[in-house]
Amino acid sequence: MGKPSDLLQGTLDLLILKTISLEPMHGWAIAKRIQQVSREVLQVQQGSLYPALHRLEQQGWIKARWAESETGRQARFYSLTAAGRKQLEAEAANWTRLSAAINLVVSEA
Amino acid sequence: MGKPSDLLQGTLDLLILKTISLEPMHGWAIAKRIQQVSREVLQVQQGSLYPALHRLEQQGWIKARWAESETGRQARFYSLTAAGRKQLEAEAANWTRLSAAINLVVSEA
DNA sequence: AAGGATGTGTAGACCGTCAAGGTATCGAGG
DNA sequence: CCTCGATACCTTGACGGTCTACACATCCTT
Repeated sequence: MGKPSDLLQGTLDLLILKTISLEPMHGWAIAKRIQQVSREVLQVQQGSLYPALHRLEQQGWIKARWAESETGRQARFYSLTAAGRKQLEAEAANWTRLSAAINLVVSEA
Repeated sequence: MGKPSDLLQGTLDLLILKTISLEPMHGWAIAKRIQQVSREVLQVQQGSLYPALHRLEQQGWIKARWAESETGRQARFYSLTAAGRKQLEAEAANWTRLSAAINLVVSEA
């Protein structure tokens, strides 16, 4: 996994699904958006992003289409499928469950 | 990474360091303790636990000694070193920072 | 005698992430 | 015109933490 300096392993799918659930977006914008919303804490590398997008697409959770970006270029816009919306719910719930569990241990007196 | 079904990748070190910071413990007990405190949510597999313990020991964050367990058997008791205490602080802070950042994204309206 | 709990450990595979690179277009500045 | 930075897509190779599945040993209970 390299060093998980920028990300918690296993949370990237959740972050992507959540981000495009608000609005369909192309890859570059997804990375920028996550970085911005997390106040520069989360950095999504391209070598993580694109494989993740292809993985998610292959599993039927997101779908892509070519369209023109805000700057007038061709870009691949990703949006959630119905299955993707369910997956997002499941992953969000799992995140809540696991992070709460970790907090129990970390804040143990 | 296998399937991160039981754990969030990269948090095991933190969980171990925190657990033995309260009281020196042998491996088996560490796993049981994390499982119990997290209310059965976090399951630490032996194939994850022992490599992690050896890794932490090798980096000088924990040290081990043989002693008798509660059940009268020989077991390796691990305790934090001074460097380990600093590492625990750093990892706890990092966890707080990252999980807060993820929550920002996940709870984005 | 057998099985379960305790306790330590390894082997091999999996797979997400990272660093680093490549390709191409566009606008702005020199 | 040329270059440089930003935008936008993508791949390759390695890393390394976690998992499943074992192996081994002792003790207690049935």
